[in-house]
Amino acid sequence: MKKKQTTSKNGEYNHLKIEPKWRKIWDKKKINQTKDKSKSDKFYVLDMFPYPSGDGLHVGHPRGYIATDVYSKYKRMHGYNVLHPMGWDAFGLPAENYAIKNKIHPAVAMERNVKRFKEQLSIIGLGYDWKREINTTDPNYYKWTQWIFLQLLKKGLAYESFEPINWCPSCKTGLANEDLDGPNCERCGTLVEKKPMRQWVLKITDYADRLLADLDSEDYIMPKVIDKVNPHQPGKPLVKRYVAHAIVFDPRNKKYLIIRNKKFGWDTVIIGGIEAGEDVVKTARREVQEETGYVDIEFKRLLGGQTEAHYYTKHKGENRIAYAQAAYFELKSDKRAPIADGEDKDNEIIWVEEKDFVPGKMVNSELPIWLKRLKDPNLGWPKPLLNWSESIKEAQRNWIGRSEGSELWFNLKNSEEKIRVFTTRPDTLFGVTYVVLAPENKLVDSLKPLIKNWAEVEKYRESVKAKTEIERTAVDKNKTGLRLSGVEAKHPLTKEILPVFIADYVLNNYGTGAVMSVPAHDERDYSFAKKYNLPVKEVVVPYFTKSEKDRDQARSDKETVRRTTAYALVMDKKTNKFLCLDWEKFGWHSGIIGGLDDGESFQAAALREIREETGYVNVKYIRELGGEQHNHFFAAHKDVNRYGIGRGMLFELVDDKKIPTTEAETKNHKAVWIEADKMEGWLNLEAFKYMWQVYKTGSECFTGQGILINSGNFDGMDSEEAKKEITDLADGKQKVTYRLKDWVFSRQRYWGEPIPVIHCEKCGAVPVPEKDLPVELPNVKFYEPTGTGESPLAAISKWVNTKCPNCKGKAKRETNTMPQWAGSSWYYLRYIDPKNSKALVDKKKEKYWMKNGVDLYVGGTEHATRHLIYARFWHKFLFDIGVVSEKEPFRQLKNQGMILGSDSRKMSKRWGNVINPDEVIKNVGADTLRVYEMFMGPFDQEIAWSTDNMVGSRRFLEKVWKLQDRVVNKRVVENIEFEALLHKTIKKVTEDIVDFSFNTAISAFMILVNLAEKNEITKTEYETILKLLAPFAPHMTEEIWANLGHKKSIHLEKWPEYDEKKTISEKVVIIVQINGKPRANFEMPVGSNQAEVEKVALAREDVYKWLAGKQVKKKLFLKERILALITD
RNA sequence: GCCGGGAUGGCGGAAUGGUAGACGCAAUAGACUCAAAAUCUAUCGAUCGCAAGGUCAUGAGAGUUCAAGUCUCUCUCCCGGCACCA
Repeated sequence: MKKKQTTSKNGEYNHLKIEPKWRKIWDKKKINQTKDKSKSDKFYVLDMFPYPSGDGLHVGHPRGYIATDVYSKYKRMHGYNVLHPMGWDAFGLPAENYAIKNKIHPAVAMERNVKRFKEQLSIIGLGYDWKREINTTDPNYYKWTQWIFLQLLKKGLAYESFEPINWCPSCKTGLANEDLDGPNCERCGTLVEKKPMRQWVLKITDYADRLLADLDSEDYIMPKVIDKVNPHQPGKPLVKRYVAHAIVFDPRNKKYLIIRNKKFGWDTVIIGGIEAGEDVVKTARREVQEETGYVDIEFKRLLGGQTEAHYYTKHKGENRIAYAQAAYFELKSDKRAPIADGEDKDNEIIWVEEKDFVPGKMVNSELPIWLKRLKDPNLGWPKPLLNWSESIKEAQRNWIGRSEGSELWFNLKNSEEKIRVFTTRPDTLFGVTYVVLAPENKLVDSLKPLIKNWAEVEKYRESVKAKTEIERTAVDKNKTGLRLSGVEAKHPLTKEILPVFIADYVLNNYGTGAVMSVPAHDERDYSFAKKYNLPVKEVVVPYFTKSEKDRDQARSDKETVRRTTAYALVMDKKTNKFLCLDWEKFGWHSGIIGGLDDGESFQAAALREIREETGYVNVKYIRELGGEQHNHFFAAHKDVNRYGIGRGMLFELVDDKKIPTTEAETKNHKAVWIEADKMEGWLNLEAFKYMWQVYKTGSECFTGQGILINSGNFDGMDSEEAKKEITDLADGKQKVTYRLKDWVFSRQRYWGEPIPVIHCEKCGAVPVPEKDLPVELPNVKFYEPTGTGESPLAAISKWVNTKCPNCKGKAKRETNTMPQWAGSSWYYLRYIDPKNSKALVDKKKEKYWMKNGVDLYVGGTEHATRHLIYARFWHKFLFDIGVVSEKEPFRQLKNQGMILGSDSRKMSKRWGNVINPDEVIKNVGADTLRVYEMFMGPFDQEIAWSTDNMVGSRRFLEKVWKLQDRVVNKRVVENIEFEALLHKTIKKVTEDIVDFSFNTAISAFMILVNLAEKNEITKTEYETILKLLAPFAPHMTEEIWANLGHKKSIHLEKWPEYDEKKTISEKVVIIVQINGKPRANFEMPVGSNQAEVEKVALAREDVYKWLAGKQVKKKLFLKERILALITD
């Protein structure tokens, strides 16, 4: 695209002149430097800092940086003290590999790259505070990375391990699980090997539960309901208290529990001070009971905020503010305990409807706000602790992989050893038919004396070891295994003797490395059992109803009536149809269902019902199919919540022979044969569909929930309920297992932080004393990895050989270095206090800047299970040792979508589709680049670059530039239309920036400017537009701002406010819909009522012609929008 | 297989349940120009129609509603996470 010639009285829009000029002035005036302290609220905006690669930036990289820059400038214009820093994550393999190839020290290469990156970032006009620049390879920085490691070591969270780890033969280093892409090295794609070696490991698993739980935690520290206490009692001091409110709702009458004070005549919800050892819910519950006696209340959720304590203010002459949280309960029954003494003397307990919560009448004037919040979680309450996208949270949940289950023991025959197994399905214990150990399980070695086929075992173990990771995790699920002859396990409950196998489908590093196999209810066990001819014992039959949710719903509202019922499904194999009943009188259809007679079995009852209701006699029993079924008929038609606790019995039709049926049985229905997929709308649909499904697939392996059979005393019990009971009976314990593994923290490479440990022959691994930090990375001649499990540092004897800090004897330094993720796990803290040599971060500064964490963090999704997990782990650890004051580092996270090449492939040298921002900026200017990147599509979506499309953004800026010629001091004729649009635009742009919907913000600008260029525009209006646009196009707006005669930078101006009243135009378009179709539209004055609109509408030809000869049956009117007419 | 997110013109994409396609790009015609570029003015989902206007259209199918891209169910496909995880 060529440079355009756009001129105004202030000359052409020459970005080449304007942009560098203003950047220089901004630097000189230090407008981007952040003050450490300020009376204003802080706002911390952070980008994921880059690895400064040798290739420089392409246009995809700055997308997120531009967004944060827009956001920072926007926040600064709101008066916030904004921190928006940048730095370099400069340790890592590429620099090292480059060094090896070109014999240039990585530090030298990095310095060059950083310089280039910085230049590229600055010409985009990104307002970073470069005074706070950090670099992970700076010894003054990594001193603190090492310090954190020492603290982890002190707390036992860093340990040496000799377990086999992932080893990349190409990078010649050990890797953490997070560094893998499936079975391959995430960096170079090489297949990793398992290699036993000494390594440092961080115990991230200790934090697994908290890392998981806080993904779903809610944040109860609430923005305010009110800002200030009204000065009811001027001059009196402000008293603060923490109180709990209880909102009790009776869902049956849709009424709320209220206390009416007889003396003062005011109403209030129940309020009480929080006493020591109590939480909000506890206090609220206690107060409800004390003041009203209601005990059967169910806690639903917390609400909260800061409220004015009117009672105290009005009646006790105190200006009291209450930091309140409200617990919302629902009343389950009218059960009441006696009310505490005296509590009811002054008070009356009443139930009121929501409409009675009117400010003024109620003491709790903020209640309407709470109730609104109760219904709309988006209104802000309660907020998730982490305002992150669901997909990132889900990725972390998957990565952590928590599963709840039980640990059970299987005793062995002829041995004192026990096999410990982990299972998530203890309810299927009665279905265990064999036990399997992982081939590597150490128990196999202990059992050697017992094992008669040891030679074979060894052979099998060898063959498993020889298998590559690919073969073992291959999709083909052909299981192999070997029976340990001579080893037999005893079933903990039935005392049955069970065979024991080793098989490679059992992984040694998950759970206990051993499983109890339940072929009937686990697919892996099932295919293994089939292959080795092991018995399959069914112990759970499914519920008919689709989901647990359906069952609970059916159960919850009405008292449940239970009946024992048999369901019969009769298949005709020849026609693929099955037998149903057509109830002619009632107009509905059902399957064959019948209650059990005394002493009758399910099978017998089903057979009897088939015969009685349809007359068929020759049917063959196939199998049992199901369990409990909510009886829709009774629930829907008789208003009874009835359950058929039943079993489905599958039969096959042998022949058509029928006996006569009795009149009584069949007067209401007749037997019909129906195809399974034609059953829509039938009674018991789910049950019969399910039975049909099972029959069709012939599956014998059922992995869902259901009810227990063949399980001794547990028969008939819900499988979920049975989990705990069976675990208890089998003397097991409930246990939680994680997929997450401890973080392998050693790298056998040069370019990383040295691990600050000294190995002494006498004292073992000794931490380097904190005063000796940093342990600086020495210069080496050769950076090549050794491949021996030592890093190249091992060759520098001068550095390696040292004294033991403990005994002063001979000792050697640890030569492993830290992974690249170390420095980035805490960098956001260092920007706050980058030069501090005494502490990682000053306590006061941390408190100020990290209150509520980093307010906005922006980066790519690729860090979901790596950086973002590690940083959360370290932050929680730093919280535990008192270094930081909040439990999560990044409260709000936004992910930018990647910008692809114009060929929709990832931008890469390999495809030759890389667009360099420097070029773009030279051609069209940084402001155009910024506007285009924000306009091209939703921020979080992947999108292809298009230089053609960029023209639109440039044209838009030129239009804004040319508006300079249309500025008048005062318009002769008022232009209400334009004024309304301007206020709407302020509103829209403001909201869109907050939502990260930059594309629609720009679009709103374009609409406004398209209208402005057809009109005169006042100076004030123009200034408003410029201020709104300043975060997006900082250079151009600054230039025009100066042209308008301003001395102070536009970026230090106040953000424009909109007037809600002015966003409303005088006229609105009313749409007339006739039978749902829009048929006419016309303008009406704002505020027109239905009669006025109808009068105009019915007089119109285009409305009348659709109504001619018809009767208007129904009218609907939506004020200022729609008139809907429905004819017959 | 389990979980999360998607699917709208030629393209990027807009739409608190209320005129689907805002805004931008491309395209077509016209103005300006010797000409081109730039700029300006119009047109721009498909289809029937000279027109007025009608009909059909938001991955497919059903449902709820006066009204569905939006809500509910079923299905297809695409992207992402996990996966022999007991």
